[in-house]
Amino acid sequence: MKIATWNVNSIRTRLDHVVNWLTANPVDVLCIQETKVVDEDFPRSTFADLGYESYVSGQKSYNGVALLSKTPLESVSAGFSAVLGDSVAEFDEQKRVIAGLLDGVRIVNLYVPNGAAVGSDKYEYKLRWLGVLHDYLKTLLAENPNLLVCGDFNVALEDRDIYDPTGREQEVMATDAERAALTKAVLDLGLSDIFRKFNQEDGQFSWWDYRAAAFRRNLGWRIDHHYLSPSLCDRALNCIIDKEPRKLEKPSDHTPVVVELRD
DNA sequence: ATGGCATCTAACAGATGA
Repeated sequence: MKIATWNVNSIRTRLDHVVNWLTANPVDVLCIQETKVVDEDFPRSTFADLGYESYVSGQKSYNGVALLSKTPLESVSAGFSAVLGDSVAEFDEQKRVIAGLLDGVRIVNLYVPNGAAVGSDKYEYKLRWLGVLHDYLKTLLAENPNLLVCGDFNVALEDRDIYDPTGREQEVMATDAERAALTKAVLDLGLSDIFRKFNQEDGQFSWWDYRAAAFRRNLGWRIDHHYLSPSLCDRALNCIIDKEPRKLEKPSDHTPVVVELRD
């Protein structure tokens, strides 16, 4: 089973890239972030022609997540409140969470808030959002030990995940508070950043700023991850960052990350 | 570089992203 995560930065603008990539890389499930489109305008028929069923949770202009699956998914749910109840409904106003079940594997697709600037209201919201994520994943894990959590986390866990960690404590995505919140939400539940099972090198990134020729100079960050529960870690065969789509004309600023599980 | 680049809505600029 192959599962990919990709922040496409608008599914409508990136439709040709995604179609071409899926044709060349027919993964079982593609987890998409930043679709930036309401559900009724998601290009379902285009993906249906490729043999993929679409499951979407979108909104106008911002955010939005989707699952594309060759095999119909079971138990698809959007948002935190589907699992945790109405007490967390305020965190579902922005569409950032969708999950489904495939062959006994619970797949969670996340678009973690960016956080804008350290100390801003959006930064505080990001930290609170990660707190809710902890409760959400803990509940899911209690229901099913086969848990895969992927997406755009907007946090670089370690200095080697940033091209230049100088001054990182002042930069959103790299502060100790964000790292601690993500660690508590995900790693402390026993999930592992599976990319690091296979690759210990620095300079391995999944996002590059559009500005300053960052991609050409490999000035990037590794902020798109797959976190696997222990039972799935044992089944992981590889985890690859595919930089090819980032080389195209008018690319997303993120590129796909693919994990393969033994069946 | 309080910038740089890209996306969206819906203006002919502003908000957001990371």
